[in-house]
Amino acid sequence: MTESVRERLIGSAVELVQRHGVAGTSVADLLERSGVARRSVYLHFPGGKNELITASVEEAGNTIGAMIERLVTTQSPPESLSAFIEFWKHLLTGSDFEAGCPIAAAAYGGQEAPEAREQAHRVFAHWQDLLVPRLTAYGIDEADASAVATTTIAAIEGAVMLCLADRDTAPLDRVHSQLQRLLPPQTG
Amino acid sequence: MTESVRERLIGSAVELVQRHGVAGTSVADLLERSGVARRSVYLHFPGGKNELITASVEEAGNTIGAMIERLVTTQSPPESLSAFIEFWKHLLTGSDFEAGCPIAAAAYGGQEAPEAREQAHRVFAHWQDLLVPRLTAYGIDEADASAVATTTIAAIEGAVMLCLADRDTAPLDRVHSQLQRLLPPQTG
DNA sequence: CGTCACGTATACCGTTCGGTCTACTATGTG
DNA sequence: CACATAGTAGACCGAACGGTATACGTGACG
Repeated sequence: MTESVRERLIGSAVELVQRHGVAGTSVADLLERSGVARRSVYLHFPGGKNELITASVEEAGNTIGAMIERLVTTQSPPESLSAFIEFWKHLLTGSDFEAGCPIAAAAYGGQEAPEAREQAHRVFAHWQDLLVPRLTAYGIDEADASAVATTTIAAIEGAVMLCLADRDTAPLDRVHSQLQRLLPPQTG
Repeated sequence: MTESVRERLIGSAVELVQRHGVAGTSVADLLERSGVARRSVYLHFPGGKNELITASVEEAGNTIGAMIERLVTTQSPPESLSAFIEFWKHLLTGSDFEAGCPIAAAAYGGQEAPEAREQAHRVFAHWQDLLVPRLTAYGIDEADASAVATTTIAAIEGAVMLCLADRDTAPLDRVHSQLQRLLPPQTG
C-alpha cells in the first residue's frame, strides 16, 4: 500500500519538474517533498539527479501515454481530443497555473540533462504512434496522419505553455477549436 | 558602433536563456559571455538577474515581433507562415538544436521569475495581435481569426520544443503542412 | 581643475548546490 | 543468533550561487 522510496522520489521529481523545470529542481527540494533520506537517492539512482529526472520523465510519459491509449481506444478522435484538452486544463487550474508538462520541461532542460531529453524524445514519439492508426482508421490519409498527430501534440504543448504565460486556459480552448478542423467528419 | 554594456548584457541573456532556460542561466555565465564587470549588472539592473532576464524577454519579443510584422505586411499569410517556420528551423540547426524560443523558456521559468512570465504573456499577446487583422483580411471569419492566430503560435512553439527533443526539424515541417490547412485559399 | 557618472577588477558575503561519508536502525531470513 | 538489505539521520565536502563592497580607471562637462 505504502509507496516505495523509489516511487516517492519519482513522483516528487515529476511534480517539481512540472513547476520549476529541470535546472530549477534541486536535490534538497526532492528530499523535502519526498521525505526521503539523502543517501537513498543515490542508492536508487547512482547517476544522481539526472538519472532520477530521466526516470521521472519516463514514468510521467507512461502515465500520460496510458491515458491517451485509453482515450483513443474507447472514443472517437474528436472525443479523445476534447478529453485530452480537458486533462491539461485541469492540471493547469489545479496547480494555479504553476505546473506544466513535465516532458516539455525535460525537452527544454535538455542542455543539462541529455538523457532526460532523449527520454522526452521517446515519449513524444510514443504518443504520436498511439494517435496515427486511430487517425487513419478515422479516415485521414495515411500520408497526412503522422503530420496531424505531430500537430495535435505540438499545438497542445504550445497551448499549455501559452496558458502558463497567460495564467488562463483560453489558449487551450482556442487551439481545441482549430485542431477539430483537422479531423474530418467520419467517412470523410 | 560598439554595443553598450546594457545591450551586451541583454544579448547574452537572450542567448543563454534560449539554451539553458531561466533557472539554468547563472550570473557568472552572463558575465563570461558578455565580458562585463559584475558590478555593472547591478548598475543597469538593480533588480538583479530577474530584471535583466525580463528585459531580455522584452527585447527578444520585440525583435521577433518586428520580424512578424515585416512578414505579414509584405506577404500573404501562407507565405508569412513559411518564412516564420524557416526562421525557427534556422535557429535550431544553427545552434545544433541547443537554442529554442527564449519567450517560451521564460514562460516555463515563470515560477522563479514572475515578471519575466508576465513579459512573456505580453509578447505572445502582441504577436497574436499582429496576426489577427491579416487573417481577417485574408478571408477568415472574425470569430475564428484569434483562434487561428493562437493555434499558429502554439503549434509552432510546440513544434520547436519537439524539434529540441528530437534534435530534428521534421516536427516543424509536419506542423507547417497542417497549419496551412487552417488558411483558406483567398476569397474562401 | 574638479567632479561625477560609468565602467572594470576583484575580493568577499552567506547560502545553496550536487554528491559523499559515517553511523545507526529496522526487518527480515538463512 | 548471524548477517545481509534497505532505510534514516545528519555531518561534511568543494564548488557554485546571487548579490554586495572596495578600490581604481577614464572620459565628459561645468
